[in-house]
Amino acid sequence: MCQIMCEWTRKNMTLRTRFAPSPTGFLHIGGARTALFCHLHARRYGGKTILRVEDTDRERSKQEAVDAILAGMHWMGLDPDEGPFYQSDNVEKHLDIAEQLLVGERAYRCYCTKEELDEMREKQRAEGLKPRYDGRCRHRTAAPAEETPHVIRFLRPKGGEVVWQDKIQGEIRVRNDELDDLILVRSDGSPTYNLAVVVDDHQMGINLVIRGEDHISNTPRQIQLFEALAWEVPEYAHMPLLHGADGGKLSKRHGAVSVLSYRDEGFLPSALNNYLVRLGWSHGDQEIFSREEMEQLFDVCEVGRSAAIFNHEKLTWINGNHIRDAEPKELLEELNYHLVKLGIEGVDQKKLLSVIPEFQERSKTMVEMATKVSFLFVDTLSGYDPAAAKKHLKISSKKPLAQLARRLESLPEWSLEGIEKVFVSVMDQFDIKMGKLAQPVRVSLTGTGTSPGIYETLQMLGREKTLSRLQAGVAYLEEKEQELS
RNA sequence: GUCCCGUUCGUCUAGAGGUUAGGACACUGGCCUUUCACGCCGGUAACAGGGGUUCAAUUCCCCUACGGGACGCCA
Repeated sequence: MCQIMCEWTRKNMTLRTRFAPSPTGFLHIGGARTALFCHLHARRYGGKTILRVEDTDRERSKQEAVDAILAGMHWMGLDPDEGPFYQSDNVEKHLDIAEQLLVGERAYRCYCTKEELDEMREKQRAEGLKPRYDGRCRHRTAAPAEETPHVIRFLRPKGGEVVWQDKIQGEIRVRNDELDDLILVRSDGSPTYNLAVVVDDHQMGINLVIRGEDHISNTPRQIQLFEALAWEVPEYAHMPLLHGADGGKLSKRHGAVSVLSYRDEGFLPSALNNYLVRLGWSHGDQEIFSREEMEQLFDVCEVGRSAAIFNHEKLTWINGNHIRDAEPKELLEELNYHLVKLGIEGVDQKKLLSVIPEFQERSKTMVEMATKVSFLFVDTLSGYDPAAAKKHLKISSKKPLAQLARRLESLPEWSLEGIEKVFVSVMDQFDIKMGKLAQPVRVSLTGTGTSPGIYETLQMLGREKTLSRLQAGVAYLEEKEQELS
């Protein structure tokens, strides 16, 4: 059934879908996933994405939040085709429509006070009913007094039910009598979300609404409104929510942080997108998707209905894959970002680019990569990793290290082959195995016990720095020797 | 409380009325090896429970439990 509907959408009209965040905070992982699904589905079917900022609640809406959302979307590569549009720019139209409904007797003025409503709901709750407006102002003929504050409520249809074929959830039906008369215009004269959404979706020609499951309960109300206005009802796809590691709601501890903090953790946007698309959607046994593959294969109709829990380890694994699969130049921007954060600036980009391949399969995050390449770009090491020094920098290594330095100094050509020959001759001379030579060298050059292959490490570092660091290593060992004697 | 939705390894998922219930992350045994990784081979681990329907159900239906969402002059 879903397949058929997608076909229908593709054949008969340009798909137009929107991402509609409310500007009350940054773009978090759940919002990013919604934006991603909108984007992917639109690309798959040649549609357009529209960004609309839902700022009808002026008090809560903040410009910084809009900026943060835009920045997050941009980093994720999810810039919209149209927008951003602001719901608040269309207030006049919203109020026009409310007026129209009033005239058509599909809406009415309600003079109930907050206290009155609270009391009503409390009573309903006590009786085990769903708290909802009982429609007591429906038949009021005149205002209690001139200029009495009031809201405008929608007069919901009586009897019958609202049914829609949700592209993710399947058929959902709700009896009209379960719903109450929702407020369209507040007592301060401003339109509410449900009114604004319907008017804007209609005006913008939105024909597919992709949003979180938390909006399911709004959908029948919105459909009622579309029908009251004799407007075509869009299609809906309600995505299951993302849960935190504890299985509950997303919290600050569990992923509800800005997507940009994932950047700071060293994740690639392509990897984050890849991870998010696999939450609720799959394509056979494939785990790693390029952006192009996602845009080609993703269909919101194939999304599952159950909520997923965010898993940092798997994200990390996927990130490692994307780092490995990337062209080195594609990693440059993020690598520089993290190097700067480590205080390493003005790095020779050509050099950096040439060195990246050695670190791709060794790095699961860009933070890791930046940390690992840093030894190449500092003048002198700030010190040795204590554990590595203790394990590998032993007095017995002093002479081989010194001898290696001497031989390297006179090496005619700084090539892998030449370096290897020198290593072999030193090993022969002292009758030691590779590990006994390579590890002390590695610690001397990088400050740590891990790095790319030792010959590659020397080649990348260059003769000058290699020699000075080997000499520093020898000096360190001499000092250690004296301390012991 | 009321309404809506969900439930396959710890996690993300595949799956079909009859399968040794598949893959991936994580964990773990081994191989490779100059370190760290990568890679390769292997292992542990799941159909929430109870009733039906059926020759046969984890798969279809019902109930229960558990989880989530909604119930605002928020979006």
